[in-house]
Amino acid sequence: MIAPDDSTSRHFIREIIENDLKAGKHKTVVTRFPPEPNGYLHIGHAKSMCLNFGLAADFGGRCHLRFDDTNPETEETEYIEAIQRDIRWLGFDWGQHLYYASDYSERLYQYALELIKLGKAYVCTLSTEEFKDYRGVPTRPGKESPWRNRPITESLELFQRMREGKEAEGAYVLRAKIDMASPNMHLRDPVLYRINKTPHHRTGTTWPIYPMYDFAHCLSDSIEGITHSICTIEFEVHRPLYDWILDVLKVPCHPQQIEFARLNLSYTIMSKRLLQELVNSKVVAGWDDPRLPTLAGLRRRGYTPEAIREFCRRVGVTKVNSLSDVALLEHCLRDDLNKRSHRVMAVLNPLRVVLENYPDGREETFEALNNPEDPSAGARRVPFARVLFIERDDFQENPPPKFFRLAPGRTVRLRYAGFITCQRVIKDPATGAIKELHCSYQPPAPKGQAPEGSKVKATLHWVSATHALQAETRLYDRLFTKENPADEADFKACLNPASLQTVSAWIEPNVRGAQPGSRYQFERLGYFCVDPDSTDDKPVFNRTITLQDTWAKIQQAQRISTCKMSKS
RNA sequence: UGCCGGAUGGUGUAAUGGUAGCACAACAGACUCUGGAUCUGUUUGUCCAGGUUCAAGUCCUGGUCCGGCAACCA
Repeated sequence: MIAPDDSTSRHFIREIIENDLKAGKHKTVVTRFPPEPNGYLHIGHAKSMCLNFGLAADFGGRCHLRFDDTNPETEETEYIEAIQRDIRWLGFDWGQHLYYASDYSERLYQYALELIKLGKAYVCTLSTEEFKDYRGVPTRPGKESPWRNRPITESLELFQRMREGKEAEGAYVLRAKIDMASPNMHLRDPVLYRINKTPHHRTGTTWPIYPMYDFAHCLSDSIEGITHSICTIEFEVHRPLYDWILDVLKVPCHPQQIEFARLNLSYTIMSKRLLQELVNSKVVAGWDDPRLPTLAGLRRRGYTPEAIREFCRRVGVTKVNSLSDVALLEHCLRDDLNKRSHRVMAVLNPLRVVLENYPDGREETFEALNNPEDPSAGARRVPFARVLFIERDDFQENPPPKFFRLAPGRTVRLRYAGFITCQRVIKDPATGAIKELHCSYQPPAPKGQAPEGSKVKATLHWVSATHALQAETRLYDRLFTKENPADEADFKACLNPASLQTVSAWIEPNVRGAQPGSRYQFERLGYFCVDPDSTDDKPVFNRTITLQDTWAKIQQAQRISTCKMSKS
């Protein structure tokens, strides 16, 4: 159970808002979530959404969804749809407040004209190379453009020509007139508008000029009456420019920009560029590949929105760059899935078991709890017969210490179905490989207690060989072998070759007809989710996450200690 | 060598001058028809050096280290 922990849901941004409200600076809270439609949303965006939508909801305000679509080169309608789908899935709602920066084109253009008239902006004729040269470097001031003092009327005329499409891309830009010697690079007469004739996914060829982020964002915020404009810390150095524009122009309001540290997650990448690269190079199957931290990928993998939101709550909000442990995300996931998933039995790596004393042709069913954590989930019946499959890992001919599953002469419990004792191990005479086990069977006692005097320490999952449904399972592991792949010289060099294993499985027939997205716990194995690739005759299950596996830990510890012993 | 941020256990975070707390991870135990879940316990921390103060993670000074900033991207 996740105990409510108020200490982690309180943070400095909430405090700022509380104080603003208390001081009467605002009557309500208006935030915005401003994705650029040039890629899919990932769990880092989830943190931002939890902040913006969450804070607005907590204070009874509203959160706008605004597409920051001011760059026609990279943006596409596909992304607009995917982004909305993902936000809704995560559980957030923008109501009527869906906006596009591109809808503000005319107003933004008028603001730009205003800026020129105020003598605070000018059209600059410098080429890109010259521009770079004049800008200087952080440690040394830049030089003023020779066009800086171009007459206002000339700038006005040129800017209008730019807008009418009469000028070539790169020929001119509109620049703010601030301070070429500023230690803040963003104040060195930043570009406000550039010419770009690429058709825009929404406005087509109506606009041959596009505002830069710094110009469009603060004004869009102001136009929408945003009170708190929350963004990530790389925009901290942009804040003086955000404020400059809103101070110089006559605008509806002046929102407060507040920065927080973006989310980084161990063993994965969050950069849109790198994600795009994995998708383009077909390293993964698409933006919704279940190994990706995209919301579409996590959804397909079987993550719940609740688990993601709880994770975001628990990592907190600060201005410190950090790398959050993916184990916390996984913990939140297991915690949620444990409470809600129906249990079912499935065998991934089958070992045939023949019950010597169980009549051939006889069948019966045993009642099994759908979810021991939730009595209201009810029960189901699982078919049982003479030939079963158990997990190959659950038998060892020469059991190591602490292995208390099945072994020759040993008795174990079958989940909900009684007990078996291993009598004989049948091997392939040619290879020596274990073919099947012959066991004696003892039906279950009323409460499942072990037979008097026996030392039954394990309970195994099983399926009836004739009744089991064959399915494909996709076993996922982390995509990368390094904690912070983005730090590597070549992030693709640390891809985990075993991040996906496709394995066929035998599943109890109760899952027949399960719809894509349905989640189950395969007892003792992990949580699985029906993939959209499923067909009527062949379901496909994605392994969302394994169960905690104490035995695996013991084994690993044993391996390490034998390794040490052989070394010394 | 410029400017802006930041630094609390392995990780993430809290403590708003007054007992350094929580979660994850790790480890140990209890319980259990999932070696699951649950419960209990243990280990581990204020970047450094000075100063102010009865008292400093918190305030001051100096340093160290880390992140960001030099797209006509966002």
